[in-house]
Amino acid sequence: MDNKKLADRLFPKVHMTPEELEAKFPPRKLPEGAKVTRFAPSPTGFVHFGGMYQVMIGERLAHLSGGIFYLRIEDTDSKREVSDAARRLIQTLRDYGINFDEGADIGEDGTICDKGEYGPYRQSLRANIYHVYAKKLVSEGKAYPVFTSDEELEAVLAADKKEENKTKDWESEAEKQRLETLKNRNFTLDTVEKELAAGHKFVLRILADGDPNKKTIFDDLVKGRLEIPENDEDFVLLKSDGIPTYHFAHAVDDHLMRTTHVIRGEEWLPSIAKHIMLFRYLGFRMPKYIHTAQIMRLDENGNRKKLSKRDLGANMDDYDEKGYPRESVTEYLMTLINSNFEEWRAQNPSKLYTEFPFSIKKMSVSGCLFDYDKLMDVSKNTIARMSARQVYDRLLSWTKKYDTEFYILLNDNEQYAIDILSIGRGGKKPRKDFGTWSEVRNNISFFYDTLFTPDYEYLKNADKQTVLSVLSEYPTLYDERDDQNEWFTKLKSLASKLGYAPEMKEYKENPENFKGSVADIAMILRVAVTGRQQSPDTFEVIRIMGREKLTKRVALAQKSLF
RNA sequence: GCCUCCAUAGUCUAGCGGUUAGGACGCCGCCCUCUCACGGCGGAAUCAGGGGUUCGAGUCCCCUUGGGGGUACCA
Repeated sequence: MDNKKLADRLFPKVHMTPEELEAKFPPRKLPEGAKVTRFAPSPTGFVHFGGMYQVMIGERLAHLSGGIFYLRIEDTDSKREVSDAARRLIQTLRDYGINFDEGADIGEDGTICDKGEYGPYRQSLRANIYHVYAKKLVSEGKAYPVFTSDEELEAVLAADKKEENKTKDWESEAEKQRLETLKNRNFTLDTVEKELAAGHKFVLRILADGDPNKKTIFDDLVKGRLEIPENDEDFVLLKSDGIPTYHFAHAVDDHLMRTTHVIRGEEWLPSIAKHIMLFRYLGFRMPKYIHTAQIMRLDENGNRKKLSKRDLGANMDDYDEKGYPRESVTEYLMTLINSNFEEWRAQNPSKLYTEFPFSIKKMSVSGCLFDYDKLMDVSKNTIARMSARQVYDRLLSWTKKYDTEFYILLNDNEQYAIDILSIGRGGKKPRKDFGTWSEVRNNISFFYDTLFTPDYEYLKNADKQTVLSVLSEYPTLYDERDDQNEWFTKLKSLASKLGYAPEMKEYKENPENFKGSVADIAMILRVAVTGRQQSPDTFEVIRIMGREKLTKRVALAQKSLF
């Protein structure tokens, strides 16, 4: 068999040589140790939490080392492609502030374009490049065509469909046999000519020379040293439409784009033997690999399952709608990626996460469970670290999108809103009232008359005479010039006058001497003013509301008693 | 079935041959306190099981078990 001739027959239109491609995409001129990483999603949906996990790793690795982080769209499967998915993917990544140095991008006109010298960055646009290497492999006898008639092709596609329906059963020997017959290493140039002349399509398969009884050593940067059996499967390089499979595209692209570190999910681990073989056949040096553990969820039987598309928390676009600040999610991601991040964060509350000394060594080997409680905690801390101004701005843009009524209130009186959001903010131990923007409304609604839905149950159940006395006397007692101490002293004296203990200690020691304590008096005031039994410091609340609103609220409470 | 990865409390983890097994989230209690939040203190809860190796094992090796992933002309 003349492989050279076969290659020419199979790829008559390919005239470029691998050497020319090498010259066109030369090794990058980067400082020693600079890493080139990439995010390479297929445009079949939204950015997944697990994908984002990989994005963060790739981005940090590249930019911490002075390297390049690029975006490649792996659109080799037209059947599964979702229209507009690529654009939305890019937009989501932008929303999260992820900075790509090169790769697919959204242009001025809203369509996808390429940015950078190592493109095209969409695999569907790289067919001619793959074919150069396909031809080379054929001419060296390392790959061969397998022709399928239309009927056979149909059978294959039907089998595919069956698999999609999850009736996959690999114990079926017949199924295996059927696939076996589809590949045929023994053929002549004549038969190839005949098939081509008949217009039959072919897939290009690799001619595997591996022995599965032998093991290859593979060093993964997080998983460590692995032993995997050599590949003996003549896997498909080029599908019948001439588009490469993942394996082939991976080898060609990551070589030509000069990727130094491949970060991908551990579902690729079993394919490593294939990739080792491919890189060897092609004469490429292998990049380093980081196979990341998957993010899991619990199924109804209590088993862990990969967090998949439909699961809560999977879609990176959903967090905004739920009100999580984007940086809360990235912070949470960082805590999952490097376990010492939290400690660092505690010591460096005002630094950007990009200043964190991220390390591959600190990455987890096993898959973790997505934990909403933890995300909420991280988010509360994240918001607590913001200034009132920041919180206001962020809240404003969030409500503009999701809660117009609240937005108008916030927007109408900016200073009032900032004053409210300033309560307990700043200092060493800030309040952690909200983890999401969506919680804010309910939390501070009592400050706004139109949102005020008081619950006076407490007042109705308390000693009526006391309540009336507090409500009628307090407004005359109040002086906006008082500081917190003076304010509280006045409250204590009122308590005392009404037969309530001014000091908690006093009350606790001799409860029988009093009708109650200053706490009861304070609660009456709180409920009257806020319409609820739980609120931030009443002094602060009244100070921000001002005398006018105080008077109104007290009057409203009084009215409710009759 | 075969291949492969993983295994410290409910969750995320520290540990890298000698530790009272450390921290965070969640949970419970107490304190602080005008309530809540914050904070402080304390508590319940962990080395999957079994064999080795070693003076000594959470840590190294093997087996078992459990769980994940893969086994496509999908990525």
